[in-house]
Amino acid sequence: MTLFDEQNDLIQRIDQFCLERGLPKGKIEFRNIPFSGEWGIAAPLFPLAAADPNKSGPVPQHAQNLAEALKDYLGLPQGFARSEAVKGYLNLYYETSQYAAKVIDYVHFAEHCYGMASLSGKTVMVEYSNPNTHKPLHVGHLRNVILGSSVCNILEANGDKVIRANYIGDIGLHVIKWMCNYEMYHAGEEPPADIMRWMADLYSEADRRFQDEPGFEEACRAYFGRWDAGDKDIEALWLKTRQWSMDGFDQVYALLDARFDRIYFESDVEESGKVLVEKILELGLAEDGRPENPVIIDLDKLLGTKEEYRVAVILRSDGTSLYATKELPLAIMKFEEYPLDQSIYVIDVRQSLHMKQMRKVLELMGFDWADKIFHLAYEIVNLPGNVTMSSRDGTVVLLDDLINEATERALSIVKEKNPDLSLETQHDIAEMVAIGAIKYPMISRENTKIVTFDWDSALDFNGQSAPYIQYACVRANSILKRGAVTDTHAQTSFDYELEPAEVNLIEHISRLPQELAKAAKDYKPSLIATYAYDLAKAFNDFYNQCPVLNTEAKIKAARLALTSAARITIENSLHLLGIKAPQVM
RNA sequence: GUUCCCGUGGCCUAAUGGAUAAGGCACUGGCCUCCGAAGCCAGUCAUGUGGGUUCGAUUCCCACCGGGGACACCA
Repeated sequence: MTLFDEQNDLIQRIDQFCLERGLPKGKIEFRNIPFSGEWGIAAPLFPLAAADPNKSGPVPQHAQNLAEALKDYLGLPQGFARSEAVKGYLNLYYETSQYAAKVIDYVHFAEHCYGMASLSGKTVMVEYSNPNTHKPLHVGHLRNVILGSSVCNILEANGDKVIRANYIGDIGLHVIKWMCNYEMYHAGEEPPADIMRWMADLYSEADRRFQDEPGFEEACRAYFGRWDAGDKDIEALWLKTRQWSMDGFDQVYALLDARFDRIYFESDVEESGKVLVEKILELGLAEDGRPENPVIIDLDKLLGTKEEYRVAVILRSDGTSLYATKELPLAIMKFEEYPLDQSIYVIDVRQSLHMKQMRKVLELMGFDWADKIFHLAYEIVNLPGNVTMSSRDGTVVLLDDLINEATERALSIVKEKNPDLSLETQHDIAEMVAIGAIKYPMISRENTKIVTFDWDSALDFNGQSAPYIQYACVRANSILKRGAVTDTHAQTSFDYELEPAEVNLIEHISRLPQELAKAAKDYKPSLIATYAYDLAKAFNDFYNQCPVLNTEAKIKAARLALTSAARITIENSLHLLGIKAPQVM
């Protein structure tokens, strides 16, 4: 049971029409008719007119002629109330009541699966988040997590088997600094409930000492030497503190509704990376400049390109590993562990060249799956005045602070509007609203556009925002509670003249499957974000113009069903974005 | 120097090459004895410049202007 069967039938009959007239097939595609109120699909005849070997006169006029001929040829297809040929388009208007019932019944049949596609058989890994342990998360990390987890939701809903992967930076100078500071000034301390906050505070303390405090840098260096020599005490501390960090991340992931199936640690691939470098040298791809110079792969020289792939540095001159050293074995490990049809990396746009180099190196090494690697690049989050977030300059907004502030603000509104609810419920609702409000601006714009963070708009719960969409849900829910709807699986009958707002809402509801398919194809949660808002707006229009409870019985029944279908569809859309829909707010 | 991304009302954003370029914020004025005003209604204002492809360009191509990023031992 699907929604748009009649389009396939139509296309077949149109092909027949083309065949009979010696016209090329496949030039006709249907789209929604723009200005709603009346509801239907439209096909522009221009491509067919342009391709007609027998055309005479200008294309627009010929398109109009063809539209009229096609209209007569098709007659009035099943399920449509009327057809017209206008301005070179063939417009087919649905038999509204009949189609409305079909959509609404289908939504109730599918419920939380409405909009989702059947299994594709594809296995896709999405690597995202990729935080460094011992360091705080800031608003820049937020975009990655939200984009990544939303893409996962969308691909999964579209039928792919999705493996959510997280690559954790658990080694490096930042870890040494943190542990050295901990041993010198906080030995024996245990993290409190708010682990992230505590880890972050200690990190900035360590960072400050590293900059300002005489002797601390030297202490770190000595500490690093011990670490390098395999000091067991340091290793034990490292494992313990790393886990604290991971626990802190998990708290944030739980709040953001992000999860992972496979965790990779940087420390896991460091040694295999060095081994791999030797293999690349044996293959004759790399040049060994040690001890003076690093090990490099001169891709432009190998490929005969010019300033395109540049030079990839894969091992430091002192033999220690680099980013690229570890990325290569990790990429291989992924394909060894899973039968991947695609390996997606959600990483910011500044790493585009590195990703391009890595793909090419793997290809040169003979891995035929190299072309299955896809860099899902997104732009960074800036501060007003085009200020890049940098912990060194103190220009970061910590995720913790943002979530706390937003939740507090939402809580005061919830308390005002729902004074009778328990404190716990009020807090849960405030959290759903706050997290939604924070997430929405991060996914509602194109991946390639810079997000400028400012507190005012981040904490604005009005206008095009998650709370607006959630509010539509709450209103629908409120009506359904009062309407005492029990059997949503009953057949709906729209046996009356539908208001334009109703038609518009049903039209929006019917669009979720195609919106999801598009979002999955292009990895664009922003399409769903826009759609969810438009849908909520359509519901609000309906809400304002069409009384549900205070109207005659048959209209009431239909509108209750419509309200219920709208709620399901809004909830499903929000779910794709990782935003929760509260019952009340 | 090479290369990638961005340029739409005062600000932020939307629009598989298709019909009258769609919203939000801000501003002004209305709407709670009527399903929840985190809402609704009304009003002013826009595709950087110049070419090209096309029946048709915000969308594709070229050049330029403006902003940002990347380009050998950070990740």
